[in-house]
Amino acid sequence: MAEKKRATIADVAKLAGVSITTVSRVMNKNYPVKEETRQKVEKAIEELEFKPNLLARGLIHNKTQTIGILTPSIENLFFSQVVKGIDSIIKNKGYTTFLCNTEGDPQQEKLMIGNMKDRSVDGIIAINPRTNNIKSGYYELISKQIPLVIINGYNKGIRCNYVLNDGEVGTLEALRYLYDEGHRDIAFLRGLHSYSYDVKENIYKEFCKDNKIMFSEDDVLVIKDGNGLEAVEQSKATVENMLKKKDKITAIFACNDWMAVGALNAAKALKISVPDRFSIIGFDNTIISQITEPSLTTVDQNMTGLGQTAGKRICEIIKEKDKENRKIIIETKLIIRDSVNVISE
Amino acid sequence: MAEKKRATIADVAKLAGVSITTVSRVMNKNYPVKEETRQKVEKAIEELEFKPNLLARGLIHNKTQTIGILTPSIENLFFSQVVKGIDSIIKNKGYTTFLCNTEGDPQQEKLMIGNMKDRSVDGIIAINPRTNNIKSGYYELISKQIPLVIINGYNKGIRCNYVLNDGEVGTLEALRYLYDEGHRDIAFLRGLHSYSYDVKENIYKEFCKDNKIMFSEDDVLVIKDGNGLEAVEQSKATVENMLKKKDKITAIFACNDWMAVGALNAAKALKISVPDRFSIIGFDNTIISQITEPSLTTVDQNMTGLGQTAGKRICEIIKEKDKENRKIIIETKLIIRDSVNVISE
DNA sequence: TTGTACGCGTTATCAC
DNA sequence: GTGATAACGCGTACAA
Repeated sequence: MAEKKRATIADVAKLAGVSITTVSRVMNKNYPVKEETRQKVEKAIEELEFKPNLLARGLIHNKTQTIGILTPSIENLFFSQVVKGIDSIIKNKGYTTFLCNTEGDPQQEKLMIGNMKDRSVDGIIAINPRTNNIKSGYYELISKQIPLVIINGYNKGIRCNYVLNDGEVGTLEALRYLYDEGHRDIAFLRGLHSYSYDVKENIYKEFCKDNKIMFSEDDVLVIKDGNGLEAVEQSKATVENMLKKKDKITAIFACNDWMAVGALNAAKALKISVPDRFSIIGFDNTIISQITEPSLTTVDQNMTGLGQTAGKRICEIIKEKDKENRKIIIETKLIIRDSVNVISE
Repeated sequence: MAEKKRATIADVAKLAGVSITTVSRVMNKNYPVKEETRQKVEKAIEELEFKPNLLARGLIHNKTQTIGILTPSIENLFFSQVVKGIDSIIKNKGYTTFLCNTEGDPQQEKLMIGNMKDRSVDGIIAINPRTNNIKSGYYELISKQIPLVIINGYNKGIRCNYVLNDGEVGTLEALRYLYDEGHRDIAFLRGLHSYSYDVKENIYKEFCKDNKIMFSEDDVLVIKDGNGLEAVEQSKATVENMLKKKDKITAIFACNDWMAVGALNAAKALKISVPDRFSIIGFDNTIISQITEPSLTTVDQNMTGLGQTAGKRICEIIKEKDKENRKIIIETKLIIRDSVNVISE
């Protein structure tokens, strides 16, 4: 019940019989202090359990030892993994993370970034931000005000720091794998708004043309929320609908593992055997892909690496080691499991 | 490149030709201001895109409109769901959330709470904190310094605000279900350190005694990290090991869905059919339980409700509407799916 | 209705 | 080596 008030630097100074300046010096070790006084001060600090008020510090330096992370969904294991990667790097550098959920809403995204700026975070990492906010120049503007790294978002001509998985190569490799196994009627499943979906769709269309695969616009299936848990339900409905109409489709490429799960559930609901009659390939290689039955063939995008790289990068930018913007690409890797079958003509 | 500095209240005052006090009054609407001056000030605010510095404000009030959330893992869909529930409530009240990951480490837990206090958060919600930190009185102490709500943690005699799922009833219902289906040899799978595991284990042991079920200590399987993704691997290894040794076990109760998945994988690895020869029951009702094959029978603990309730509670405490500590229990519900089979004698 | 001046807890600058 | 004192940006008694 004592409800002790938190000690301030002044309390410490009084107890130690020195000035607050000296206390500050002992704490920050930035100026020489006589060993004897140092001891006195340290004792007082310990006794009062003094911890400096970060707000007051922040007010002076405009630094708070905090990094803000923006994610469209914490329900997607992809993001958890990326965040874990970021954390692992910046924790060691004395930063704390400040995680914000946007639900993939572009307005929320801006609002949250405002919140972060208000709280004087030292830097921001935005994971899979909305394409429009990049294109419109919004992020470029922010980037000039505060250190910023964008993970899995990009737009030509927009000057920002990017860390991206190699969605082009990953998608291509997956499609080629399907092709080599004999598939010629491949559908494509994506969410509405994200750079990474756009990249994949472009590759898909190019691939079809290059390989003289016939495809119509309704082979591109689009669900509203790609990142959250809703993706499963929405994908199921969409794919089920497609499977009923177009029975010549033999395979589907889904832009993430949740969507792939939805596709799998659709097939199951229609008693279409996977992979015997319908092949599915996912993206991300979250643990989900190992759990389904059959387990999902998918593209590993090294989520931890993505996070770690972004973590390192933001620290560099904060320390101004590197004022240039950079675009760092992380390699992907096809993980072959059981959801794709050979087609014999 | 203009790198405009953020406007301060003084800039606004100057531009509007008034004192900073007046600007402050316009912003906070706490004192009457002549309509005409108000207009001038509002115009200036808009023009300079002025937003008050929350650090400065926080320094005065010791309030930052921020709520800290502590979670042992963001990889577990259970926590994502709870956090979403919290968010949905407190966003509307003008708070921002500050999510911290402890990896279930008791030291990290304290460290993170320190971080939050340093940043003058207005309140803290701790999800599934380590039992020892509650028992030791640590959380009771924190609770005196700062508004605190504990989700799924509890200890007799420790005065805190709690929001709990009814683990007793949920576990009992699940065990009774297994019993009614004919199971008499039931193993129990838990993680090492958490109140919710302790509750369930107690119920399990009581249940066995009450129903004259023989059980030995090695029917209680314990893995190290219950909350993270590692739980899947660890559970698989542990359960596989058990299944090899004790073939009379016909069912297992797992303390969360990830562990249940691990148990499922173990059975698959040994080509033991689920549920024909081995039944599994999980806990949480995360989406995972719908995805596995067979889908998991599990206990829904209303994760969103848990989060929402905690969100409301923390707001009440902050506003000091209610100085009494309370313990709020959220109901659970058995969800019957396909991972449990009837045993015929 | 408006303005002055001080305080919040720290760090940095300049004296001593 | 050490200590006053002015910042940082805002809110608020108090005075006018």
